Amino acid sequence: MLNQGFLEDHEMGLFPFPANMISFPLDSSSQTLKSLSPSNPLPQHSKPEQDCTSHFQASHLLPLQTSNTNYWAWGEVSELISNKILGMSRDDHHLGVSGMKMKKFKSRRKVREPRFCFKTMSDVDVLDDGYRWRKYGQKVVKNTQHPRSYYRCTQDSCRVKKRVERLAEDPRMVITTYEGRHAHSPSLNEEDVEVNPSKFNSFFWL
DNA sequence: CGAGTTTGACCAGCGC
DNA sequence: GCGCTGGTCAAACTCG
Repeated sequence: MLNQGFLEDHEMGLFPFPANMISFPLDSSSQTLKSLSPSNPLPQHSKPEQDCTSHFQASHLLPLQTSNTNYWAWGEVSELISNKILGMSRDDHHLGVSGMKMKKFKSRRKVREPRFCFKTMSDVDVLDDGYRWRKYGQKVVKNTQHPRSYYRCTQDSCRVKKRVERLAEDPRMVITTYEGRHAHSPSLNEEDVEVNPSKFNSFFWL
């Protein structure tokens, strides 16, 4: 597995970030990934609006300086979308938690948490990002031979989810999509820190 | 026995 | 309205 670190953004919160990751934007209209590769990175000073749909905010652009290349990453401002386009509030979403089942399902896809995705070359599907995840579903998506797995953070009151799938064109690449923000610290236990201190050090890697 | 995984069913959204 | 698809649920199952 590749090395990984964490980036912290005032909007996105803390999220894992492989040191040599390749970042690329989410196309919020089709919910698919736009193609972007190391050989075809975004222009250094391009704004998200120029390359993606207007649902992205410039404030979510996170420059990542690697040894010789600049890559960019940003998340989808789903709450903004829901407020401006769908006219739904944060409270509308939370109604689903205790409300009728129909209401819960209705809110399921209308309002999304902030999302962030990246792809890594890895043999294992699930990257060790310091958090504990519980798998709650698996689905074979159209035009891919590899199933997509759905995970939820095991921490109580934490609603962060992630999807893991392999790239159809290159099965060596794992696409991980995080949805939401962790309301807690990574659940690394003392043993982990002792055995693998580098993992803990990378927590503040930037 | 508890925590996590598997898997078929169900539901909402979307395109036609 | 209908069918397809993605996302989620939850019962059954597995594993430590």
